[in-house]
Amino acid sequence: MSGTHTDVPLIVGTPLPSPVPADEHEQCPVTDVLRRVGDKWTVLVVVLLGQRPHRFNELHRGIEAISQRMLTRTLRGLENDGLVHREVFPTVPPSVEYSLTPMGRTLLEPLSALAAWAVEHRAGIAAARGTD
Amino acid sequence: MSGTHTDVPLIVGTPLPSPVPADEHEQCPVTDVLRRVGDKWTVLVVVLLGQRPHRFNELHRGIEAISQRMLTRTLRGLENDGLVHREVFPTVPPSVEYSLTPMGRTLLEPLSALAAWAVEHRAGIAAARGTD
DNA sequence: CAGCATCCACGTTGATACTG
DNA sequence: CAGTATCAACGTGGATGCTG
Repeated sequence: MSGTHTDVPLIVGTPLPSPVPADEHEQCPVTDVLRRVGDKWTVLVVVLLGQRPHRFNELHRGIEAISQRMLTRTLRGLENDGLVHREVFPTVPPSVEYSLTPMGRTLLEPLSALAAWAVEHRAGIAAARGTD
Repeated sequence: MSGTHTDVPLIVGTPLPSPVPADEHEQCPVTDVLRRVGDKWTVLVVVLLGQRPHRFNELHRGIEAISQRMLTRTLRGLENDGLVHREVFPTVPPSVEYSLTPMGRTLLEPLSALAAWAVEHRAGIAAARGTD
C-alpha cells in the first residue's frame, strides 16, 4: 500500500505537499470519492442498498423525488466504481436487482462517521448560517 | 439532540423512512454536508487550515490550480457554516488570517475516515473502472 | 494584500417522450 | 419492468479586469 503513490492528504497525520500541485485533483483519490458521494443521490442509493438489495423500480418508488434518468446514472456510476452489483434476471418482464458489492459495503462505515458528524453539528451549522 | 428531528439516515443502525420523502434534501443534514465537502476545493482548504492558520495569498500559493474567485467563495462558504474563522488585521497593506473554528476542527476526523477509505480502495475503484 | 464584478464554458440535473 | 434519447434549466467553476 505504501511506496507507490505520492503524498496523499490523509488529513490527520500526514502532511500535504506544499504547494499542492495543479494536478492534485487528477491524482487524489479523496477528492475523487468525495465528488462522487457529494452528488445529489449517490449516498441515498447506497444507504438503501445497504439495508437490502433492491430492484430498479423499487428504488424509484423508494426515493420519491428522483427521476428515472438520474437513478439510472447514479446506479451506473456506482457500478462502474465497483461499489454496486447489477444482476439481471431474464424473466418476463425482466427484473434487475441492485446490491452493494463487498467494497460498497465497506463504504457504509466511513459514510456513517460523516453522517454522524453532520447530525451532531446540524444545529451549529444552522446557527452559523442563521437559517434556523 | 433527540426527539426534535425526524428519522435521519445514520446509515449504520438507523432505518430510513420508506419511501424517502421528496423533500429529503431540504431536511437531511448529511446530504447537505456531503454536497459542501464534495465540491472542488473545500476539503483541500480545510486540510490546509487543519495544519495551521493561513493568510489568503498563502492559501492561494498553496493550492496552485485554484482561482482567486473560487478560493474566496470556498472560504466564504466555510465561514458561513461556522467552520472557518476569518480575522482581519488592520495593517497596511491589510492581512487576513483564516483558521478552523473548533467545530471546523471536529470535521477533520470523519473526513479522515473517508479519506482513509478512499486511499485504501483506490486500487479497487481504479480496477473496476479499468482506468489503471 | 485581499478581495469584488462581469462574462462565459461546462457539467449536472430535470422533464418528457419513447422502447425492448 | 427497466431502461434510452432528447432538450432545457440551472449551478459550478474559470478567465479577466478593477479596487480599497
